[in-house]
Amino acid sequence: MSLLLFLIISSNEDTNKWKRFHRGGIVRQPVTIKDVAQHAGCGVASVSRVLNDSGPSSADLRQRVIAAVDDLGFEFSEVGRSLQSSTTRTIGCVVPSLANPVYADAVQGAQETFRLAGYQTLLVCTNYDPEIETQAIRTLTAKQVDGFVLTVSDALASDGLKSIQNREIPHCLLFNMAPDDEQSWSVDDRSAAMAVADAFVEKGHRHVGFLALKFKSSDRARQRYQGFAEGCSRNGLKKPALLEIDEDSQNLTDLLNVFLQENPALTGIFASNDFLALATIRSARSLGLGVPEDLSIIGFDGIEVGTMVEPSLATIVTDPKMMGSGAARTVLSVIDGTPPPALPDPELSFSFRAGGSLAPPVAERADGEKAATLSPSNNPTKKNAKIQLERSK
Amino acid sequence: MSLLLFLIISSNEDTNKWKRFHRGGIVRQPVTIKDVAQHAGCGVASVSRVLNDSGPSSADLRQRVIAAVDDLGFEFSEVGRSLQSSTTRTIGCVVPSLANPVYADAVQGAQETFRLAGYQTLLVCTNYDPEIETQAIRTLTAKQVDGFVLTVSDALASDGLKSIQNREIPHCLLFNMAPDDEQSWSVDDRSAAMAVADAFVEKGHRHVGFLALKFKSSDRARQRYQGFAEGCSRNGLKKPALLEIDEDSQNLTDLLNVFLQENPALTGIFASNDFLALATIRSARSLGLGVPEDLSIIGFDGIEVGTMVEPSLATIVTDPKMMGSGAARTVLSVIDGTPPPALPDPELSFSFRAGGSLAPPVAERADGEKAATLSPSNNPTKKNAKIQLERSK
DNA sequence: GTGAAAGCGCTAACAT
DNA sequence: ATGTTAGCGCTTTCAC
Repeated sequence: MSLLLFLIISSNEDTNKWKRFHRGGIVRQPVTIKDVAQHAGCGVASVSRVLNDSGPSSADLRQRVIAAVDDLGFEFSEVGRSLQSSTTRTIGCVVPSLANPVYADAVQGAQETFRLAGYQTLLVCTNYDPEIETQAIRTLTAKQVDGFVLTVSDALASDGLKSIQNREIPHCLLFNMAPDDEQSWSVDDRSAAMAVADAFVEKGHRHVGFLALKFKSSDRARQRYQGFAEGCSRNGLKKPALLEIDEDSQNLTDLLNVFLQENPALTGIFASNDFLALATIRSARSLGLGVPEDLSIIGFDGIEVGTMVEPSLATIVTDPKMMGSGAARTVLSVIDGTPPPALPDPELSFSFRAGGSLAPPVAERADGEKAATLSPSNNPTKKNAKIQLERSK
Repeated sequence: MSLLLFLIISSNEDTNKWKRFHRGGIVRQPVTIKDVAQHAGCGVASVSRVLNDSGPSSADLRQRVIAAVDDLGFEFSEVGRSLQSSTTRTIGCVVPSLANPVYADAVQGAQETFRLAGYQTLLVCTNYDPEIETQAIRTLTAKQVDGFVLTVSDALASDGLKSIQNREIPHCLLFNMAPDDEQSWSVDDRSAAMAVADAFVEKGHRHVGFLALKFKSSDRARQRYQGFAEGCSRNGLKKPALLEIDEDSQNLTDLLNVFLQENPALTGIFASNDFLALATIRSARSLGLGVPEDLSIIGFDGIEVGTMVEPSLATIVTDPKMMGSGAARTVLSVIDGTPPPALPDPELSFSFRAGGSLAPPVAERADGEKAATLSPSNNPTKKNAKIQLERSK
């Protein structure tokens, strides 16, 4: 009898409310501004006014509202607010990958800047896939993000970017050279690549090559190649040999071997990023080539670990975190209608860092016959032999 | 006259609508379901039914709605939907930092899994700051995220985590050992650290130390120390010496120097992550110590670059991407009320990778006097001297 | 098969 | 100073 009574009583209001918030066996935060108003014995507008300090209110009212709030543990629903204000305080951030520390740092910089300004960051990694890129931008747009920071695969051809432009959503590119009147925070890839060419020439190299991963899907790599080629030509070198890799660099060693055979005069390689440069060093070694004696390597990005390896990696140093943060500030300025932050001088957006991986060529590199005929595994260099020993001990 | 007419006409409805969407000089997507309904000459409910395939509709109606939709370029507002459905299809993801590739990879894995399931990821990096952590969780909760994946600084004491538990929001920990009945994807830090102790012992080391960054704010580091200590004790070694670093490792060399002087018998160091291990190798070298001859180093995480350095880094290999993806799947299963994915066997959540940085101790390490009296800069080892030369050339 | 209307949580205009 | 109400974009009864 009493059980029945309980059921009747509890079913008139409470359970209805609860039920609505049950999903997957989970009960969600059910207390709304209306509950607070009721609890405080006032209208919802008063609660809003008190909590947002957006209008007059008596001390007494404030008291009651505050009390009700922490009585009930109330917190505003941003969803309700967003609908009302058509502002979400959320920014879409689209980058190719976080595996590359350049993007990871940039994202962290942007996220930090946005957070400080009261914005949250909605992150998408596209894996260099233009389709995912487009889809992500569509979804983020539907979520009504207030702005975008993005690295697109092709700034001139990106459908997603176009739709952002059409809708005139505040945005800023990152690591994409800006087409037309687009805003962008980016390394001046061409100038930097030219500096690499200069560095090679200064050491006395005459035959150099360019090595890129995802050449097709990365306009950065293409810009770098262009700049490198121009830098070479300026210095009277012929066009650099180009080796592009599509897949993950498992078979880099083999590809490199073929590449070096095809270009026997090569004494220096510019890799389009530091990871690739490091991998190239490793591959060169397992082909029996010394770095830098037989082959000099220059990377790009300036990731920290480049200073930890032996020999240290010669590279272009950039500041991805600053780039991310800058792009964020640009977006915020567009949103607020305030003047945009000054872009860093393109010429100062990078610097060359010398390193042990770059040295004068000892002589014309002996062509690849040695490396070609021997497979790395059963023909370790002396160094490798030592490691093998240590490992098997 | 015609101009006036134009003004009058355009001001009656359109401009009102436009105005509402102007912010910072920007006009936002104004077309709503109501516009579509009007354009198609039907009620909003019909539009909703057609587009969501959530009820009956005549072929004719469908036709008109579709036409209207791509006539107007309509897209649903997720905000409206969220308010109505109290579901946002958004997940909060909280990690300490993206500078550490372990988290970057994990985030990417989680984000990918969520994206495939139709969820977006709201990312926050806390910089290991518990206050930011708490604040972030509060904000994300207000944004009504449907779930959380998080690495907290202290799983037992995190206010943010508590509030998530109270509100019963679906969530899964990442890289935190699960307290009580919490779900968590994590490396078994203690077992892994014990394996490190075993590896040292196997090579004949008798005196080893533990090196950690942010020991206080990382329960991971503490777990690893605990396990390492236990592993040592099991093998009859005395408690490992502990060196904790708070700041960024600029002065690691000096700290290491002091540490080694205080523990002259030390022949091996277990660093709580690979970056730290790499930095330690560098510091040891600039103190004139050979790795592994004078000092063996073992890292933790198994980041790729550890295989690229010379000597390669002995370390515990983990699979952060899989961890992130697993945590994501766990959250999704809670949301959907489906059975959770099987956790990987804790014992198999890591593996030991041998490397050149670990070798038998040549002898009791000569104590620090050499290193102590000489500052690294003016007393480079031969190797360093060579680099210096190359750099200044 | 279709439309009108209520209501999700909130803010702002408008009463009082 | 404070309460009432309309409406943000959407889904979902509930009539017809």
